[in-house]
Amino acid sequence: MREPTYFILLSLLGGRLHGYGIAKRSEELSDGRVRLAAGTLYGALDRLTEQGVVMLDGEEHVEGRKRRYYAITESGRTDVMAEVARLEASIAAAQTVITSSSAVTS
Amino acid sequence: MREPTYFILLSLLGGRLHGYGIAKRSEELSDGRVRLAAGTLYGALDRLTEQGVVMLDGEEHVEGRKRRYYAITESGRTDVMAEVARLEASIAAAQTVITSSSAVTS
DNA sequence: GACGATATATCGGCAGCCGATATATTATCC
DNA sequence: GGATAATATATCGGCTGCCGATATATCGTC
Repeated sequence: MREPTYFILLSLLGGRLHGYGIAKRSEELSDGRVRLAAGTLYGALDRLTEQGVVMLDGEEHVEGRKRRYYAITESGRTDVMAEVARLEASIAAAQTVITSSSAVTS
Repeated sequence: MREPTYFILLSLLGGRLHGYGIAKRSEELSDGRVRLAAGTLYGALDRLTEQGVVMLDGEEHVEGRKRRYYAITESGRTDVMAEVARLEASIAAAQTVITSSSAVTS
């Protein structure tokens, strides 16, 4: 799973959001690092919907603007959790290498 | 940075290795999860060499088989460390969401 | 009227990974 | 002797996913 997708799912863990809301939430969660490009965001939402990772959860019109809400599915929850575990394993691998190599190298 | 690239650099943090050795080391570091496909491995090594992230560090012939050794550069070290920090930030973001949403949702 | 924020949609290009295929040597098993 | 697996590298085509650009539309601010 790539970072943009990861933050989209992470954003939805807190409850349903519309596309633009997801982008804002992702930026917030990443301290401004992850800024989802439009093509990335809407492309990902279509893809993830088709995969059953997220689902469309209502459309609204607020102040003349259309909003499409999305919610994460159970399958999606499982996926993010697996991804978190993978990230943790990746960090653990780094710690293994760094501790042992710094002892040898220096 | 994608996972295969990450594990290639991680493998080299412990010292120079040849391509196949990198693949074995990555598998080891990831408890068997990351198994670098040949196309990924040698493609990445060429790319990373061109980018100055790794460098060719000698060729040997051991028991009739050619071995091309690679070493990580300072630039490469900086990159992996930045990547570790990014992974940590991603996990921190997940923790933020999970703790607050589980308090709200339940 | 111009600009920025809100909001979605689409398209073309690019990077990186993957599977398949190829080649060559050595060791093991039948 | 022949098949298979491990060691070791190389290349190619296809796919996925991201990104920048472009487009459209509304609202508020300057």
